[in-house]
Amino acid sequence: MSIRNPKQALYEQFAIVAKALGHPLRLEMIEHLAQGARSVEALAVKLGQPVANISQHLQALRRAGIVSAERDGKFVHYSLADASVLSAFAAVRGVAERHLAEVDRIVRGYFDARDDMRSVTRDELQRLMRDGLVTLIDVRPADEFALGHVPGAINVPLSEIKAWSGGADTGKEVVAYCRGPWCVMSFEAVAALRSLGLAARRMEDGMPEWKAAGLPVEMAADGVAN
Amino acid sequence: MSIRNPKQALYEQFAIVAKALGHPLRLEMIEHLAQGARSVEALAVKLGQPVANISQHLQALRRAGIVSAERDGKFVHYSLADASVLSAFAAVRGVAERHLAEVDRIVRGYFDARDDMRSVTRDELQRLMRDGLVTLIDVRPADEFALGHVPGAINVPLSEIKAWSGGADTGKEVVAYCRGPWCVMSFEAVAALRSLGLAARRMEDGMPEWKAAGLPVEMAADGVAN
DNA sequence: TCGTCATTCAATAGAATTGTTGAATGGCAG
DNA sequence: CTGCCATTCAACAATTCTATTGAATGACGA
Repeated sequence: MSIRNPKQALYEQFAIVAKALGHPLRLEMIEHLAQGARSVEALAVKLGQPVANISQHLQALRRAGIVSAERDGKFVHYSLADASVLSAFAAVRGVAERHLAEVDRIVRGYFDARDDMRSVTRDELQRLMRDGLVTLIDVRPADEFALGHVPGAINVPLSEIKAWSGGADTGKEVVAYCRGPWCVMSFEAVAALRSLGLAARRMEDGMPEWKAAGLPVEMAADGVAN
Repeated sequence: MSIRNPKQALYEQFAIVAKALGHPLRLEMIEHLAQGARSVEALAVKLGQPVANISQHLQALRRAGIVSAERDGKFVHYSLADASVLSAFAAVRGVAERHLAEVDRIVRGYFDARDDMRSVTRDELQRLMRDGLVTLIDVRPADEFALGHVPGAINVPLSEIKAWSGGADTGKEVVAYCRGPWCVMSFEAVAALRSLGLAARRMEDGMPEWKAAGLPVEMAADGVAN
């Protein structure tokens, strides 16, 4: 607890940030906040957690400088402090991908073989879209889609995949994306589409990465979802 | 604990990595391992910690895929798993720098005013070195210097700064670097040199960042320090 | 001013992490 | 085989983290 040694003091500060990232629920909260600002309750509903619990974790993230809060009437909207948070998340993910056999096992176990899941990069997607070779679907819930999506993408939430696929252009490959590189929804969407006989792949990244790369973002008429 | 939900399972894996980074001592261990491989005892001595404690933390880092171990006789040499660990560390540091007022306070409080400490970038240093305008000193202990240093740098451990400054070329500015961007030794070296009347600045990064950037590294004749 | 509602705080029990101690393991030298 | 040494493991108390509960805060609308 002695703060006399500046070296130690600095490491303690860095550790505060890392520790705040060191909880599954908080990571999930970050991924949701990366889609756009959210009130405490909205987040709680999304994650299926008690409000008090979410509030507490939000405080922890705030103390670590990971999220920032903005009061709006009786709501408090939380959002990521800035893009450096996303790169920290990505870097942590990178270490896990590279060195934790468990990550690989989970992916292989739940999402068919990895080879079949070869994903499309952002650059590749832009080329395919320009040439009109693919149908791009955003499988996130409608409210997240409204807050910003890849230009030209159609919003097809996971639950509507089957219904939508009936009217899909079978001549084009379908590319699906959602919240991030490991967001489960796009894996499931691709699996579902394939079982329905359509050619489908994931986009490697999700909306937050797309936005962070400075690529254009299309928004729904209405601005803010609660 | 239920591993049924793949989404949760993935977040848990990512959290393992972040949690492992969430301890000041482990961060310090990482910074030391970034200088080169070390045995358990060597690390323990460097950090002034009991061997068992270091061993335990090394296990934690190993479980998170952050360090890798290699047995050599009765020694076990630990080193960083790969460069992705350094970028994760850097990203966490970035969040802390940007958003934790405490970090700024520590730096200002202990290392004079920030403006006086304006540091030299790697690119700028290379230019200055090419033109012979600066004297570059590596203020790390000799064993770390031996494992790799910036070409042209002179090894002047912190304790020898004063003695060395006596014979220094007063016509050139001195640039000091050590283990990383916030490594305290180079701050102290610069402060000491200035109080002795020499012009001095820090290099922004340390040896690990220099190496990770793919820049040339000079090594001492002897290879491995224990 | 009063009630309502979103959010935060405080308090609790249960779980996980930390540092320390001393014993166990596994390779080396004689 | 035996003793030695680097490292790891096991077990403990102390601390910290977690989720839950219910009460407190602070802003809005009547």
